[in-house]
Formats: sequence, C-alpha cells, structure tokens
Amino acid sequence: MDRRQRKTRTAIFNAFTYLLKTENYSKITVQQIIDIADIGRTTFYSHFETKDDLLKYLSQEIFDHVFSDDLNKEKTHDFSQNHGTRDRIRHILYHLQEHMDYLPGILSGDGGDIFMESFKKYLIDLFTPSVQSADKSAPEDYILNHMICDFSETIRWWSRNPKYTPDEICSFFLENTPIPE
Amino acid sequence: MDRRQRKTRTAIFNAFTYLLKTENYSKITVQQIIDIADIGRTTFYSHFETKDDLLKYLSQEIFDHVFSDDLNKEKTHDFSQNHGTRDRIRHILYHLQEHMDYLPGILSGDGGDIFMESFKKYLIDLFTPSVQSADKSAPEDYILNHMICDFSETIRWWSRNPKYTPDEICSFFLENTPIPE
DNA sequence: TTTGTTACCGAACACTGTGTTCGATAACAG
DNA sequence: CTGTTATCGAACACAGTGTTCGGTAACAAA
Repeated sequence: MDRRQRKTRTAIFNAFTYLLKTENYSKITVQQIIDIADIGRTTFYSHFETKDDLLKYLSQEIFDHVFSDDLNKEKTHDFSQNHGTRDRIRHILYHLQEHMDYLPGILSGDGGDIFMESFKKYLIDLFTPSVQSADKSAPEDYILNHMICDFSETIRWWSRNPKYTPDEICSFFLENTPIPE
Repeated sequence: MDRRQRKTRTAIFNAFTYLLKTENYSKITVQQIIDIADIGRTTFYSHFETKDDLLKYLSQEIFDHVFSDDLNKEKTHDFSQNHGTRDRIRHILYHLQEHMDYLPGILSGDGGDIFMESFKKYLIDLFTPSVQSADKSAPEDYILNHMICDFSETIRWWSRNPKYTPDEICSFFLENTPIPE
C-alpha cells in the first residue's frame, strides 16, 4: 500500500477516535474529521464512502485486535465445548480495555447499531456452546441474544466506570449471566 | 385545549407511528411526517421543537399508558418489597404489546437512546427492590443496569418474534434474569 | 352576530451537512 | 526519468433543518 494512503488512513482513524472521546458518533460530522485529520475533502471520500462506512472499518480494526490470538488459541487446543469460556471472556476484556476511551462514543445511538452488527458475529461463536448446554425453556435464539446484550451492556457500563479491572468485570458479568461450565 | 390543536397533534403522532412501522427513527425526516400528517411546516414546529422532542412526547405517551394503573396498584397495597414483581412485569408486557408494531423503529439507533432515557426511570422503580435483596458482589448499579438492559432487550427481541404471548415472554425473562422473591 | 384571539397555512429564506466533479500539484514506483 | 496515482481545494448540486412573515380560517366569548 502506498505510503501516502497509509498516512491519510491512519490520520482519519486518529481524528475519528479523537472525536469519539468527547462526542457521540451521531454528532460527529465528516467535516470535523477532515479538519482534524487535516486532509482534503476529496481524499476522505476516496478512502471511505460515508461516515458509517468508516465506522465499519474502525470496528473491524478493533475486532481484529481483540479477537485475533484469542481465536487461534481456541482452535489449537479444542477441549470440551465451553470449558475455557471464562478465560476467553477475560482475554477479550483485557484487549478491549485499550479502546475503552472512545468506545462509549461508538456504542451510543446509531453508532452502536453498526458496531454491534459486527460484534455479534464474534460473540455468537463465543456464547453458542454455552447456550446449547444450557437447559432452559426459552428459545436458544433468545438466550444467545440475551447473553450478547449482557456482554455489550457490561462493556458500556465498564466504560462509564473505568476503575474496575478486566478480572473484576469478568466476575460481575459471570455472576449475573451464569454460563454452565 | 383547542380542537384544532388536538387534531394536528394526533395527526402528527399518527403519521409518526405510521412511519415507524416501516422505517427506523433515524431515517425518518420531519418532512415525511409533515407530508403524511398533511399539515403545514410551521404547524409542526409550533407543536414540537425537533424530531427528538416529538419522540420524547411519544415515549411519554406510551409510558403513561403502560405504567399508569400498574403504579397505582402498587402504591395502594404495598406489601413486602418485591413480591408481585412478576405480576407487574407481566402487566407491563401486556400493555406494551399494543405498541409492538412500531416499537422496533423506535428502539434502533438514536431513537433507542431517547426512549430508554425515560424508560429507565420507570424500570428503576421496578427493579431496585430486587437488586437490594440480591446477594451479589457486583455493585448495585451494575446489577440494576444489567436488569434494565435485559428487560429492554427482551422487548426488542419480542418485537422481532411477535408470536409469543406476554406470559411466555415474562417466563423467558425471569428464567434468564433471576429475581429473588 | 360580532369581535378579538389563536391556530394553521405556504412560500420563502438562511443554514448546515453531504457527496461529487474537475483540473492542478506532488509524491510515488519501476 | 517517466508514467501512475494520491492528494488538494474550490466549486457545485442536493437534502434536510428550523425560522420568518403575511394571510386565512377556526375558535370562544361578549
């Protein structure tokens, strides 16, 4: 990839995350991003189709970081279906902590929908084994949805109460959303 | 209140809920509402400051309907703190079902934030007793937030799976978000 | 019925933000 | 050195917002 392309791309991402620290996604305008990234209007639109498009790529970047080695580890030693789920959750929370300063800005309103759409794909892999081994009358779909919602709400809550460690957050989560071991 | 005012007000609400049945809140424009309500532009803005403002009033209207007699019932015979919570939940779900056709349109994206801001105030009253009698290590604030999120997500799920009865939904909810009796 | 008030109308307006076009410039790769 | 490609900036059309203003018609009270 052209060095110029890389530079503008990171400049855009930096400007975007910078703005997300103090403003909700919906309130941020493309013009603001352009001004702070200090690039031409045309340049922005040659990289991303819309603001929503930009958020999709940013989300993907986050997930690549948060889930990358976690998934590898899981696939190599593939022991009983949901043993180790707790470790995986802790691991994800650990990585997620690094993005915590601008995550609230994403998770609110329309941004939340875009982010969650991708996020859910990963969480489905994480929680499906637990759902299947759970013995409940509610539809699997409901329980899965429930766990995903709990997890993402936990992250949202964490971003408002950042004093807690990933391990504490993991305990809070598992205490209130029991996962069969 | 002037009959003309009442007529336009309900015309606006009707147009709004009509649009919400097929479109998400964020995508709806004031112009669409005006066209369908068949009123002048000036008239709309003399009733509501913005689209967000309109949603706040609509939400309030919904809550007035859903929580009205429920709260009365609770205040008259005020027995042990959280006995009857299940009944109250069932009762709320029953009323909520009537608005289910346009609720998904509200709950997505920015609309969801506005709706939930008011909704939470009611749910805090509903769940706080249960949280206090729960014996958990997580902060009360976390657990309360957790329950509120579970409940609203249950409603969102229900709106996508409308074939279930309020009683079934209530069971699903309580099965996965235990409330101490 | 008359009269003063108030809601509604619609056309126009200023404003903000979006996404595109085009020609010029400068960085890049081979 | 040369052809390619990313960037730039200014201008543009467009969509949506919220306001202003003068005219009209419904209202409520005398």
